[in-house]
Amino acid sequence: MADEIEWNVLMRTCPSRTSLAEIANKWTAMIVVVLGAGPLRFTQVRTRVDGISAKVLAETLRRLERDGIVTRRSYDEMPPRVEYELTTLGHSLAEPLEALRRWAEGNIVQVLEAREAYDLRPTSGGGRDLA
Amino acid sequence: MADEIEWNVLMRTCPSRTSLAEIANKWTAMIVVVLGAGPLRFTQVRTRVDGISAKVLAETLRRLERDGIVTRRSYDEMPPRVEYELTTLGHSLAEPLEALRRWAEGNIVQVLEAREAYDLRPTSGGGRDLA
DNA sequence: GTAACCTGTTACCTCAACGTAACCAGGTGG
DNA sequence: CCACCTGGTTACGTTGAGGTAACAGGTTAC
Repeated sequence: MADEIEWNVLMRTCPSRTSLAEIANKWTAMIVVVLGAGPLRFTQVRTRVDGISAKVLAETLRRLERDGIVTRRSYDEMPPRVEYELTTLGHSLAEPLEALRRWAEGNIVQVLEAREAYDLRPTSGGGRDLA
Repeated sequence: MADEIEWNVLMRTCPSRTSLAEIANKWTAMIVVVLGAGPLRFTQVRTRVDGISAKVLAETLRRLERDGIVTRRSYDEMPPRVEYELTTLGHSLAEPLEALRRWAEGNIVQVLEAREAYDLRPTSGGGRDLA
């Protein structure tokens, strides 16, 4: 058993923490989620992920490609055509990220209500002691 | 059916996107994960989440409290004691975040290998066209 | 000729995130 | 009297993420 290394995201120096920092990110989450439905071209991703800039999209896609999460397939046509697709590894990541997306959409009402209650409470800013 | 609003994180202006941006975050993920095992005091969280500063921890915990994800329970003792605990909503968030943590730790070897392969390939930086 | 198409790249700038260090209350132990 | 405990807060400085805008490049349509 050579690969018995203990990876732990809670450790400052563990490479898995750097990895977590990259995938626990809104742009990564949205890009991987839209690619979960199948391969897309650059502009198609850009259209689906509303508000992302070409710069951030290109950077994020290159990072994901480097990490083995997406593949980049470029066709030598004019105008250019490039397709991005999740790898097997990428699809395994799409599952928890899709769950996160569902959580955000499914619980936003509760979150908004909680915020309202928090902001309205008279003790806001102090005095929330017990006993 | 009064609550048939369509929430969509892919829309720039949707509140659920702001929520996604807050939970798809390394500090949030780690804090929620460690609180998933049960309530903890401020210093206990700080010890478990290696490398987090008191400032960032306090800010993140207050944001999570405001969003209804954690509760803050302060005991009027000396020295002070404050316990943070996941709400039911928080526990439902802990599941996908724990999955993300497991992904990061379980696939870091593959990610590191992919990076190495990407960085070593002769075509690095261009010429990766097909057809 | 020139405008549009697509996938970027680059330069420049801004702002939020984060780290560090000092400091606070207020009671206990030496 | 002084230091120490916890759970922060505040001020200050740095870093990096991200926004904007201009441009490249080659072929097709006007």
